[in-house]
Amino acid sequence: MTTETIPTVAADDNQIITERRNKLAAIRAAGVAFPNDFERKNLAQTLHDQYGEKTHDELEALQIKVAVAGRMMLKRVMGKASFATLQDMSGRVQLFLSNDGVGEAEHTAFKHYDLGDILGAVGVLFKTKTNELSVRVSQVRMLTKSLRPLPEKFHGLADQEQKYRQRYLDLITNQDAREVFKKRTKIIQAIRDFFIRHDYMEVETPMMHSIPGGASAKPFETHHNALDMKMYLRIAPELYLKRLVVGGFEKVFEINRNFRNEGLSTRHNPEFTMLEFYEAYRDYRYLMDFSETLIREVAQKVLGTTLISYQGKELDLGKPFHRLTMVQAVQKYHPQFSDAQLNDRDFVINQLKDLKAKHRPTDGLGGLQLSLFEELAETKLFEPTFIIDYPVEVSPLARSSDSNPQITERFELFVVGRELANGFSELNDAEDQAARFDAQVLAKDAGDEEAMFKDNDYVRALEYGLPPTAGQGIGIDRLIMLLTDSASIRDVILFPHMRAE
RNA sequence: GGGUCGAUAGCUCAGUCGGUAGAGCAGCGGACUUUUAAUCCGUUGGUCGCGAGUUCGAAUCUCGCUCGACCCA
Repeated sequence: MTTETIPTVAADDNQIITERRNKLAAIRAAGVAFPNDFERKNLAQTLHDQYGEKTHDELEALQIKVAVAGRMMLKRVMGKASFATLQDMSGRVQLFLSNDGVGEAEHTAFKHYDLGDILGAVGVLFKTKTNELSVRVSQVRMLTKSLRPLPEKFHGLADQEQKYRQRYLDLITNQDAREVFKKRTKIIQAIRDFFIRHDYMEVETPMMHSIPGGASAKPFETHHNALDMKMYLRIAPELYLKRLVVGGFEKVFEINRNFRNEGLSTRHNPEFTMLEFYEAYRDYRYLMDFSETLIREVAQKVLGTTLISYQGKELDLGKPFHRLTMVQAVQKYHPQFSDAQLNDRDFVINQLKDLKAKHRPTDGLGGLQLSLFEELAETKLFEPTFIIDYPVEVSPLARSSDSNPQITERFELFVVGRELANGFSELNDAEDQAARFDAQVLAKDAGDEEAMFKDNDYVRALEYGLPPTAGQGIGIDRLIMLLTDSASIRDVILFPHMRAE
């Protein structure tokens, strides 16, 4: 910055902000208003960890000098002495200031500091008479003047919209929000560790695709100016990851963003984080065992237990996950239906009509069973359940079953009534894949906006030979919702998508 | 897209039957040298989301719009 103009105090509609701007102007007039030479040497939590158990007398004998910095969250002024609570990335620590300690002039200046100001303080550790570890301050400095008042100190930020739009305020004031996002980071770290330990290679594949593929979803479109071509934000990394398996990277994974041009809900954000992994010489049965282990280990590592509570209901991720076909899942909650009935096209169609459920009457039996499953069972699957044997018509990238060509070696995992993962033995028959793509193109031409495009290079890759491979995607945001007991996906995404203000 | 609920001081919230706006926190002034959401006294601060309508009079009733939460599609 080369400007030397001193900003003037701006007129503001809020008297509190005006007052703070005036204070800042006075600080500017007195010298450097935004000093960056304060050396923070200690974190609040580290001090509690190291010295929290020491007695008053032990600390007096040790005379431990500390330099802490952070945002002032609470302030209690009592004439010739004051207390303040400083918050840093690790936690909080109390400051004690007095005329004796910092001098009358500095203490008087401190009395006009505001909640939200960022301070640096040096001093000596001691215990108050209520046995709280505190810093007896010998010097306190304003490092950053805060111009806007914080949300009310006791209730914090309550307005849901403001929590999402101004996440920084949510994080400043709300311990629970901070904990959720710290856990998010730990969960992703634990997943990464798990795959690396199992000899997987982490890769990055394109976010911008010329042919969107790997899932049935509407893509976001954009345009590449220099090449003058339409591009799409990816809806899934699947086809690129399998190209890598063709290339000989036999165990790969990617944790990254997908983009889907769909509505918003408590379970959907237009950009969301997906884990996808592929392993050669494995099948979908191996994947189910593997993902059970993964989820169990992540819970154990991050939460210290596999016993979790979600929205008031208990759940043990340590127990074996259920495995059911769609028909079995429907029967679990509606035992009045017989196998014969659920395998009768007309019967299933009539049930769907009675339920006023969306379905395509042109679908095969499998597609209709899927619609019935979604209507009658999906949201009831609270305990982890793999639903297996998905119909081939809705699984254009999955290997069909050798015993029944109408179904695929595919599963989806449901927990707390929500889809969490999708995996299958990969279709590695290039000619079959080409035919499945062609069927998708026909569906797209017939108006199915979510049908897939044909990716000729992907077919070409398969023609070189994809080993028998199993692959899976896990919705990371939903997994984090599960492990942090969050009701909405917006509560686990730092900056969820919102309408423009 | 449909339904329900919500939007009042910087924040958290009251606001009766339609009668001209309230509290706590924060701020400002004062008291106070071990407080813990400090306390006590005094005090400033409002486009009642936006726009129409009804009415002598609207935060309040009606309609439309914007934004959000939840449910449904």
